[in-house]
This record gives sequence, C-alpha cells and structure tokens, in this order.
Amino acid sequence: MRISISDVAAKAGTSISTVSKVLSNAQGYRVSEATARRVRKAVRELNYRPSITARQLRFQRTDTIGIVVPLLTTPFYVDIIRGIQEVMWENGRTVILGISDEDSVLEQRHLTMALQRRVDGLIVAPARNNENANLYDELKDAGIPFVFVDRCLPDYEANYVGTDNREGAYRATRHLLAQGARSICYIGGRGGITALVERFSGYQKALEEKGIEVDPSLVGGGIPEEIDQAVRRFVAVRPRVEGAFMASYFYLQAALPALIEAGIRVPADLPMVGFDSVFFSLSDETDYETTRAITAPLPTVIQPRYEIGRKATEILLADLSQGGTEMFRQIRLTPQYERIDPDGQ
Amino acid sequence: MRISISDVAAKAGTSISTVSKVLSNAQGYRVSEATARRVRKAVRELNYRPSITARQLRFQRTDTIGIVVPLLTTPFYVDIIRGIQEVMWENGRTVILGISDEDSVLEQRHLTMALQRRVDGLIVAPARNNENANLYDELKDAGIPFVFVDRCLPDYEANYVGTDNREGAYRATRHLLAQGARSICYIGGRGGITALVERFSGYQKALEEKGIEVDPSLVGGGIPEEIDQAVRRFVAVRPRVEGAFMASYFYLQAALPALIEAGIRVPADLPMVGFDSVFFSLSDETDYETTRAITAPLPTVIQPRYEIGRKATEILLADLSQGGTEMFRQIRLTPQYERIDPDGQ
DNA sequence: TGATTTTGCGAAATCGTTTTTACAATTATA
DNA sequence: TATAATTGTAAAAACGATTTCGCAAAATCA
Repeated sequence: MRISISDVAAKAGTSISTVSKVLSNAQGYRVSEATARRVRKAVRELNYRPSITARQLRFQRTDTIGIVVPLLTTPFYVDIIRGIQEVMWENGRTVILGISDEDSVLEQRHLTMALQRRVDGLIVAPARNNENANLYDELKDAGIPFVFVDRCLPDYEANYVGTDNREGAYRATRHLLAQGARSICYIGGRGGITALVERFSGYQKALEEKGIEVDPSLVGGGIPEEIDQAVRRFVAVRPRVEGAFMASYFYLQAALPALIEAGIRVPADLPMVGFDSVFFSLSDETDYETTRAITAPLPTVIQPRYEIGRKATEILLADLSQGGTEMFRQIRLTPQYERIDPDGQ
Repeated sequence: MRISISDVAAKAGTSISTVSKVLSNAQGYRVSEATARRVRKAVRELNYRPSITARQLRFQRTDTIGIVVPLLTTPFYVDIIRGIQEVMWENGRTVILGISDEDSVLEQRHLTMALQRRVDGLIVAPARNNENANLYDELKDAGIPFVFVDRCLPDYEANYVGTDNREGAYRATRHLLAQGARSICYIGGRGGITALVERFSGYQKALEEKGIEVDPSLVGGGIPEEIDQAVRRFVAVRPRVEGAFMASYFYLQAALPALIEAGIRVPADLPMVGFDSVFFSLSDETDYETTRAITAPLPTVIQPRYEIGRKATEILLADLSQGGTEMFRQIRLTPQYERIDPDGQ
C-alpha cells in the first residue's frame, strides 16, 4: 500500500518523469512553476518518499557500508561506530552492523551477508586469530573498498586506521620503568592481530633502551585460561615481578582474579599500565571483589576511538568516490594518556 | 562490474528466466537436468549471487527491520539487540541500527531514515520525554508494524515487550522494608516513559501495603542536575532516609556523587536497591572514587534483556506474516533478582 | 504570415530480479 | 496418422525510480 511516484503523478495530473524532475530539482530540467507546484502539493499531501530500493537498483550503489566488529560490550567499538555513523550521516548514507563475537567464521558470515546486500564498502575490526585473508583478497579483486579499524591482519596490505600502538606501549612501559621497575611482565599475546604485535614491540623497545632483554618467561597471552596460568607463574617468580603491562582490557580482566588470589593489589603492590578502560559492574559479585583489589585509578593509554571511526570513514568515502584506489593508507593516530607522563623519565 | 543473472544466462547459453528457475529450484518449474547442470556450472564459475536490491524491489519487502535505541553504552540494549539479531538471523533477515542518544528529534530522524529504506518493521526503545506519538500513529496508518521494547509511550496503545517493572519495583522495595527501612526515597522520575511510571507504582504499592504513605518530598528525578539536587535534599532530611530505590542505572549513576559527598556509603549506611547494573571504568577518576563508596555488591532487579529482544522480534515477525494485526500485545517478562529475596519479608 | 527557436512535458529504456504466459518441440493417446 | 497432452524454454511484465530523447505547443524572429 506504499505510495509510489506514479501515485504522485496521478494526483498531480502529470507524468512520473515530471514528478522525478521536480523532486530532483536539478538545473537542466525544464518544468513550469505551475506544474512544479502541483507536484509538490501532491507529494506533501500523499507524504511521498522515494523508494531507496528502486534508487539503489537504478544507481547501482546502496549508499550503505557494512561494519563488522568483534563485540559491543565495551565502549570501545561503540565509540568507533559513533564516529562512523556521524560521517555517514553527514553524507546521507547508512550503516549496517554485524557483531562477530571474536569468531572468524561469524565474521565471514557477516561479510558475505553485507556483500549480498551490495554494500558500497566495509569497515572491519577483524576477530582475533583471523583466517579470512582470502576473503579480503576477494574483496580487493571485486573492487570493494574496505578499511580495517583498530586491528589489522598481520603482514596484510590494506587500509587501516588505528592507534599508534607501538608508541603507546612504549610510553606506558617507560612509565613503569620510571617507577624503578626492571622486571616487567607483558600480558597480551604477540600475534593474530597487528595491534598486539605493535604493542609488544613498543614494550620491547622501551626495555631494550634501558639495556633490558625481554624475558620470554614474563610474556603471556592467549585465551583467559592461559592468561590466568601465566599470571600464576609470574607472581610465583622470585625475585618478584616489578611491573605489569596489560595489552588491553581483555587481558586485564582475565588477569585480575589470579592477582587478587595471590594477594596482590594494583597498582599499590604491582605497578601496572593498560590500554583503554576495563569496565566493572558493581552488581556483579566477581566484579565487586575485583575492584576491591584496585587501590587507585589505573594508568592507561587512551585510544582516540571516535576519531578512528571518523578517519576510517573518510578514507572509505574517498576510495569510493575515486572508484577504488590502488594505494592503501595506514594511519596510526596518536593516543592520549591517563596518569601516564608521556614524556616521562 | 558485478555479474548479474544475464551474465550467467549468457555463459550457460540459456535465458535469464531459466537461470532464475534453476536457482529457485521450486517444484513447479520444468527444467531439464542437462540445462540445470549448465546453469549451475556457470553460476559456480562466475561466483554469482543474486542482487538483494533487485529482489527487494520485486518482492516489495526488504527482509530488514530497523532498531532504534537510546544508547549503547551499557550492556542493556546491546543484549536486547543480540536477542533481536539472533531471531532475525534464524529467519534470514537483517537489521539496521540507529542510536537516538535519548533525543526525540534524533529518534525521529532515524525512524524516517528507516522508513525510506522501506524496512518491513521496527523495534524501538523510545527516548525519554518522547514527542513522537504522531509519528507512531503514522506508522500504524501506513500499516508498518512496530514493537516497543523496554519503554513505551505513556497511555499509548502499541505492541510492547519489557520487564514487569511494577512487580520488580514492588519486590525490590519490599526488600528494603524487610530490612526495617520505613522512609524510603525514590529516585527515578514518574513520567515520560511507562517503565518509570510502573516502577514508581510498584514502589508505592509496597509502601502502602505497610500502611506507609508515599512522601512526595522523597521522590526525585529528571536530568542529572535535578537528581543531584534531589539527593542533596534527601540526605539532609531528619530523621534520615532509611532506604533508597534507584529506578535505573541512569539515576544511580547520577545520584552516587552527591551521596559520596555526604559521606554516605551504600549499602552499608543506606540500604539501596536498583534496576540493572551500573558500570564503572576503573581508569576514570570519578568512577574510581564512586566505587570506593560502595561497600558491597548492590542488590538489583535483573531484566531479561536477551529474552526481551527475542520476544519482541517474534511478535514483529508474526505481525509481518499476518499482514499487520489490529491486536496489540503488551508483554511483561518476569525479572530476576540479585541479592534480593523476591518472596521476602 | 511562415520559419525557427524555446519551452514544457511525456514516452521509453534501464537497473536485476521473479513469475506468468506463450510457444515450440517432443511424447503419448486415439 | 492425426490429435492431444506433456515438456522445455524464452519472451514479457512488473517492482519504483532516473534520465535521455522526441514531440508538440508556444514564443520569437524574419
């Protein structure tokens, strides 16, 4: 029962092409003011809105981009999405959203779905341990532009917008060093996605600058169980670990219970720095216990989430308008620091 | 450069109608096995996928629904969306998402956008202080089914799925009464959206059952500044308030700073119950301070968020398949309780 | 007044599907 | 062997828009 352009034409007593011309009100068309008025009146009275679907078919573009993120339960990706939405709005476009749940297979399903919907382009934060490189190759072949945000596949050439992870991790580690810590553990893994590789590299750089060799037995990561075990090993080490670098909220959250169990409060007993916030619900028993072991707001590297979203969208739109450039852009935005002196030491 | 059905037809040496028939492989059609094989081969080799856009135009339905929620910064709506997505997946449909930021105008923009995209239906958690009733009337007139989740416009007839707010608030208030509290403040407002009206009503019911009249001077709500002022009044009251009912995380979050400033720890110094969790970032100075004033996990009413999403979608899909029923369904799901004895006293 | 330009509008093609209808060619029936 | 029924395929219409092109009517010019 939806009204179409022909209903408007009928009511205005004109042809559909005339209606279209009035509505697009481009310069080249010649429509008399009297007719235009009739058309506009009919449009108003019928409350007519052109079908985007028909437009899409005609123009061969959907003015829609697909977003796939691993999760929404922290504000991190929510803010990135907000940035994306904002720019898309400004350009009269829309967004469809998929949540991969850190699962490579689900990610693929979302991407295929989006492609079937003929999205113009994609913005993706790939799941950890990603195995979709061939899928992204297909996108390149098909000429569908996409931009990775926050994370990128290792050794993979593509558009990317994220934080300057190496720099952030470097500064954060220096913060620990400045407090006199020398044996500093790294919890975060070193592969799967580039962000972690880069953070490890920043950690390493800061240590080596001080002539400290990275101790492999102080590096841990993986799934929560592995992290838990790694932390148990670290706290048993003698002499005791003097600082901890947590590569993200994910690792921090997984590591805290083991620390608490060992009676270690942070940052009082163990200086600690992290990337981005970790969130606690104070209705949750476990979370409540955990917060008790935290003695002061944690120093943290703050990622420019909103800006990452905006920048990624701008790159995508640029690619779109230029019909897919062959040049890939890799952009690392400068992080901010909370309770870390970035120029410290 | 995307390949269409006619490319397949050309490659298979047949007509596009034959290709379509092979692909839809419905029973009624008669296509020889030899032709079908040729077509399938061509489809495989060209990696052809039918254009959803063209299908949409043909079928006059998009297999898409629009979701509009006020915010995504708490897990509440995220979980509802997860429930919606799940059911939509199972039915091979997609979702487009808008965030209204608690702004009636933005909500309207999102809804209009969704309509222009010709979504089949809508699931909406309306913004507080909503002024879009006429817009929703238009939806009814246009025969576009929609379901409210969590919140509903006051005195407005429409599909609705949410928590049994009155019951939840009733039980929560009884919990405070069971602890001996008699003068209990209510922070949450009483209008704008039905959830709050119902929660106030449950609070009132529990009090009146004990022969306690609601004291209007102990009721506060509104924007964060008003809440802050209300709390300051409450804590100054003598004899001192003995319990606090917080209508949602929003009010809890807004109220805590004033409580802390007054040196009141919760629930130790002031028994408190709330609806759903409040989240804190322990990298945030303010949040950190706030958590120090909380002496134990807070008792809370837990809303069945995931189920709300599922149920709402089921109702919408039912409406959709029946071509829009005239009967509106109002469903209130039973909440769960954390640290509240629901049968208490 | 007759020829030419301008103006206003509509018919038709197009985008990629699905589905109905029509039409051959083949097979079965009388 | 005609005729009827069946089978395989293609042509065409429809969905709702945009845009090119052509054709009248009106306006301008000679």
